[in-house]
Amino acid sequence: MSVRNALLALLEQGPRYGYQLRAEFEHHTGGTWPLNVGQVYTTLARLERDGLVEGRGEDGEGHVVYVVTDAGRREVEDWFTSPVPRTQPPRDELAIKLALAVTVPGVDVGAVIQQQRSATMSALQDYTRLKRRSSDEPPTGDGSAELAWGLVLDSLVFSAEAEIRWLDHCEARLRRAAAERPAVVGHADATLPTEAKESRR
Amino acid sequence: MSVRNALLALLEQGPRYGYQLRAEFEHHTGGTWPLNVGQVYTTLARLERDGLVEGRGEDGEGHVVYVVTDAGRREVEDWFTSPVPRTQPPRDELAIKLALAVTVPGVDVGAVIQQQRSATMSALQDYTRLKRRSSDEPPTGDGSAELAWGLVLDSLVFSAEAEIRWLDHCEARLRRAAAERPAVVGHADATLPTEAKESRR
DNA sequence: AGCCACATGTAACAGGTTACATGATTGA
DNA sequence: TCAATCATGTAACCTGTTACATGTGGCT
Repeated sequence: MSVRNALLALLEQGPRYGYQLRAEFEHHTGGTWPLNVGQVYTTLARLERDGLVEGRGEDGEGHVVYVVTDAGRREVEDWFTSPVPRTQPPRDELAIKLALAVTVPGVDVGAVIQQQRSATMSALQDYTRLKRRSSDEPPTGDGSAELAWGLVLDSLVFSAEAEIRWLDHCEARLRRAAAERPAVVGHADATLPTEAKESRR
Repeated sequence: MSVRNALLALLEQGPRYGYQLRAEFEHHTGGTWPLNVGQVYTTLARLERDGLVEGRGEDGEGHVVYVVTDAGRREVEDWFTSPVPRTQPPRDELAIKLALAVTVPGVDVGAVIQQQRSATMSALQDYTRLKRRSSDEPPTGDGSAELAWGLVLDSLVFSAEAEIRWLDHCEARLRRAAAERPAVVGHADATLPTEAKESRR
């Protein structure tokens, strides 16, 4: 849904054509989430199918230009005036992974946590390096795109930090659990599954 | 990919059938991410297509039971021994939304932030309420499922807190930007787009 | 008899992603 | 001339999700 809404929002600023939309999207997000050109066109086709945009050929230079319809404008407004739903949060792969790692025997949970933390920390370094680099460049236009991509970068930093904090928290909790019920953590007698134990239900 | 890997990991503990897999998945994650039964079967079919599991009929009670293959075991190990990639982080809808909100004229960015913060804070309250409730229940089995879902819940809490912190940070940064370049924030002369200004490329 | 939970599926579709085909223009 | 970029698309595929059909067994 992100791409769809983003393209719609960009189109509300005025008529755009496909290639241009990709460039603007990546400019706003600083290339954080590269957007395949093909997806722009498929998404535009779906937006047109749903009556949210209209495609017009020729903008003077032969570009296939799209304009947003009234329904599309309503959609954008809905998007901006309603919060991103947290009622059913998107499945967090890392959380699922750890949740299963503590249950499946033969998995070294500590190692999973450590490797993830180091990966996330190196990502964090990349982010701060990018931040330093981007603060040097002079703004183009009114600078709102630079502001936008600065915020995106901050969001990545914040969530990476939260992930690291959570990993630390998991480690501590697992140590406590290991002290109380040593069977759960990866012991020598709990390696290699292959065999079912009990189905528990 | 989350569901696929999760089912595979569950199957490594021993043969399981579809309905059972859903129950275990939801038990581990405390119903945080409800899993449609149909998806279990489609996913199992795809896993079998890829040679990661094998379906055997009849486990004594007429259940269609699946077992993991060698290739499947390798896949699970790969999953647990490699970090969740942050090189291309999943598109964050909220970040994209704010990034566009600061650019598209006529959008009250402050309002977007406020509404999101209140939504996230109420989600946070739900989480803490769930935490209190779950700490009362006695553990079933070895308690690893309760541990797992406690960790999942913590992960939701951590990321929600990070989101709120980020929103505060955005507000502060926008205020600073408004002081320097008043044109960016929602002014009276910047309402209702309809017209293209410049394409900036 | 009616209802519910268990259990197995299928069909259709969504959005996202990649790979590919095609052509125009531009600059080395 | 050759390569790169701009530009528009299409086909195929992925996972995820919903809705639906179908049947069994147990409980009231």
